Amino acid sequence: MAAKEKLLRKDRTALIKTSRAGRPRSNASHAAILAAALKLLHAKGYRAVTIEGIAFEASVGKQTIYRWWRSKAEVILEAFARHTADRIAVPDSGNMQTDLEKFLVKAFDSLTHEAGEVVRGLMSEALIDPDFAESLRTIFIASRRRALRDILFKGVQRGELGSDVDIEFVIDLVYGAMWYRLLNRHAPLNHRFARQLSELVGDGLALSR
Amino acid sequence: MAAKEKLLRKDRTALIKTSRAGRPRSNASHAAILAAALKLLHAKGYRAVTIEGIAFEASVGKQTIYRWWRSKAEVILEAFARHTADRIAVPDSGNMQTDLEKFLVKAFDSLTHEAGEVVRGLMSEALIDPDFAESLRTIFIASRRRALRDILFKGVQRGELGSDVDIEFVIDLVYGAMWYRLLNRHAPLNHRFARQLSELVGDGLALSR
Amino acid sequence: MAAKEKLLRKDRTALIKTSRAGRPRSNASHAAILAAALKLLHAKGYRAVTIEGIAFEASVGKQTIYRWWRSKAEVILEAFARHTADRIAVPDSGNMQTDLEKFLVKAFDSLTHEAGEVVRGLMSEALIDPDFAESLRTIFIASRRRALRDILFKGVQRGELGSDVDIEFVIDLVYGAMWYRLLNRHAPLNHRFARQLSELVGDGLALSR
Amino acid sequence: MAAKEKLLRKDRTALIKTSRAGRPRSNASHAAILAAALKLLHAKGYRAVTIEGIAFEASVGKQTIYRWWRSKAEVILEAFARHTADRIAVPDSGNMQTDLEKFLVKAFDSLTHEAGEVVRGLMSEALIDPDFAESLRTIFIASRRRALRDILFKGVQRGELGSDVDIEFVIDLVYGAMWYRLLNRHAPLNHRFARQLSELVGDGLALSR
DNA sequence: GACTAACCGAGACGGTACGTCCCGTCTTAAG
DNA sequence: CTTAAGACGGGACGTACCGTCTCGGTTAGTC
Repeated sequence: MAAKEKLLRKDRTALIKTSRAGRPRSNASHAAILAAALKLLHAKGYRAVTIEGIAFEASVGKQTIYRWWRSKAEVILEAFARHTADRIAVPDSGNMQTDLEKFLVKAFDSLTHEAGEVVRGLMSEALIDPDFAESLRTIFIASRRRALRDILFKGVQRGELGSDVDIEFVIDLVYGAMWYRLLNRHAPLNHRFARQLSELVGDGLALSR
Repeated sequence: MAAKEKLLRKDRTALIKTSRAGRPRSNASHAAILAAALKLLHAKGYRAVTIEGIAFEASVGKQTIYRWWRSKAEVILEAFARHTADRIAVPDSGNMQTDLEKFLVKAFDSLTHEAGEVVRGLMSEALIDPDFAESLRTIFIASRRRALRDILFKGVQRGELGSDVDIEFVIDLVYGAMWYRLLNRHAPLNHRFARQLSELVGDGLALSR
Repeated sequence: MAAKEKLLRKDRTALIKTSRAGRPRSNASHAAILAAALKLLHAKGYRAVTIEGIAFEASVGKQTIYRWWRSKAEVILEAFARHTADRIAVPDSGNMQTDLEKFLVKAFDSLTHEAGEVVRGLMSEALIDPDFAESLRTIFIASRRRALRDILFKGVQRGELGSDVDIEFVIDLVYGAMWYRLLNRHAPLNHRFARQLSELVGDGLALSR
Repeated sequence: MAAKEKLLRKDRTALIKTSRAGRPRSNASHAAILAAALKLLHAKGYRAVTIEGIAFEASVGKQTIYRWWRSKAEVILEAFARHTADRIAVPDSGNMQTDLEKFLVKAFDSLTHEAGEVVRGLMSEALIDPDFAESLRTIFIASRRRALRDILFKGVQRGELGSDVDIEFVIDLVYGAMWYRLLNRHAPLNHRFARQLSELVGDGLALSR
């Protein structure tokens, strides 16, 4: 992680290890901020959410937000991540291609019907803010890659995928295609697309090299 | 295109067809604005460029910018597009895989060494501004897809790619992977990646379906 | 006047002499700001007036205030000065002591019943802000001294005051006593005090030296 | 004294008379706070001193300051008063005018070279805070008036000043003139001014009435 | 050759949100 | 019960830009 002149409180306390002095962080405020962020996100869309708006909605001082998060994107990311934490279930039917298709259908569905705008907003921020880009990579991107990696790895173990296949490359292919359509909106993230990607991985790459 | 209450001058004059009386658009100002945008882009990065900054740098009234462009992103897109217009050359060696690899290597190189930050900035804007998203799609994305489509289409004609292959899907795969790495920066856009993608298209998909 | 890195617009335009470019200053906004300042002053007292409050009350952007004034004190000073411009009438009965007493009674009355709190507020600001202190001296203090000087000077001409009397010192004495009671509030600014001061100047100093 | 809903600890303990159980007030903290206040006063000027700054500088909790003082002005007043407690010596040469001049020269000197800014700062606060105004009057103003009153009273006893002279009025005159110059800075508090005031009191008023 | 219309530079305008400072209060654990 | 520490809700600050507006002035084509 890059060195920061001005650490957030949570980073400072993490460093100092046992910082017990002073009034402890308010869980109520923490929760209220995340709830307010989600509410505003729903009500007005990513773009219209502001730190000031969140603070007002959560009946919280702006400083309390700035104490614990670096930007509105970080707040929204945490709110969104909590809200969807348990949703990245990895199916396990015994067949890689089936699992992959199921997994993608579910992801596409979520992105199409609810999460799409938020995810686009978060990515928008990451593209102009390197600090947040790292957060997004660590918290969001990495966990999705891990889920996909699980599916593919099981495929390798079962012999459905050649053991010489570059799994990270395959992940880039699949998620790349997904993000490309998510961001550009030139084509839908539908069932057909999920099937095409699953078949590519299941059939096309099975024989590769 | 979405209906707008307030058309830009270029749209209006395009509609009316024959330009009417009055002082004509200043080419000098037009050029100065694009030049200033590029200069600021280089000097301070996408995020720090503002309409006000461009106007000041170009010694131009803000209104003159708003008369001809909808946002700073549109200005930068035009400046950037002009600046790289002739760069999307499509190689034609007689072999699809070779052409594809060459094409990708060149694109990756440009994105890694110069254009990356600007392209990320433009995409950032497109993600929160539907109007600009359409501009980006029309002006930037579409032309790159066309170039790639040319290469693949020639491959089909030569029999290097099955005629039943879904070319648009292949384009999504290739550009998806590229953008995914460009945006997330979790892995480099290097020669190896170009080769992997070319081989996938050349070998792996040759037999598909 | 001390050199300033950041000149106010009025200072800049004064320097450049003929600055005609750009939208001219809005008289309506100017007047609305002063009116709002006075209104808030009345309604909530000096301390509770804020730039933000004035801007809101005047339906004006904060920047518009900062463009033309350095601080809320400057705004209030201008509003207050306009509001009381014609009030510093110099009586001319033909007798210095009578004139002086009348003049003081009127001033004391105003300070006791309306202006006192504002004047205390302005002085409070001047005491911690050298820039404003100069404004207050130039705009407020100087004009009151001039009025008193007029009265005393006429006294000298009529022979009611020795021509060797140090008029500036007498002004310091009279206004000093007045401010001292105004600021410390340890004794009232009443008719008796006005008479004591007038007698001092009329009798006591007539013979001095 | 005005009725307060929330008494300071020192007022409470004074009322209850016998201090109760629990950890006693820390003299070290008390001293550290006053020292820190003085240090910051010197280093950055009255305006830049804040409760938070004092607390940090003194390694003291903010609450500890609020427990014993009402505002930063009260802290600074106490620090300043202790620091200059023994300085208000009343000279006694046997001659009122000489004593007065000496007394004023010393006061002017102090105000010109060290205390001026602090005193202006304290007065600034008193002008917008009635509670502190009372403190300043009680602690600061009253003691200086007492000293001057001593000098004048001795003059009356010796016959140097008419017994019918309104001493409080004379005090207002002398201190008024001093404060007026101190606050407005339109003229210096120099030896000449001290002499003028002393002569006024010694000569001018001796004969008056 | 004047008229007229759209352009241009400059920059003021109302407004939104920013990120910071400091206020005075509160909530901990430690003494 | 005090203390150091520091989080809290809150108010205001002064700034950055937004997109719009209003000036004086410029530069064509049309009457």
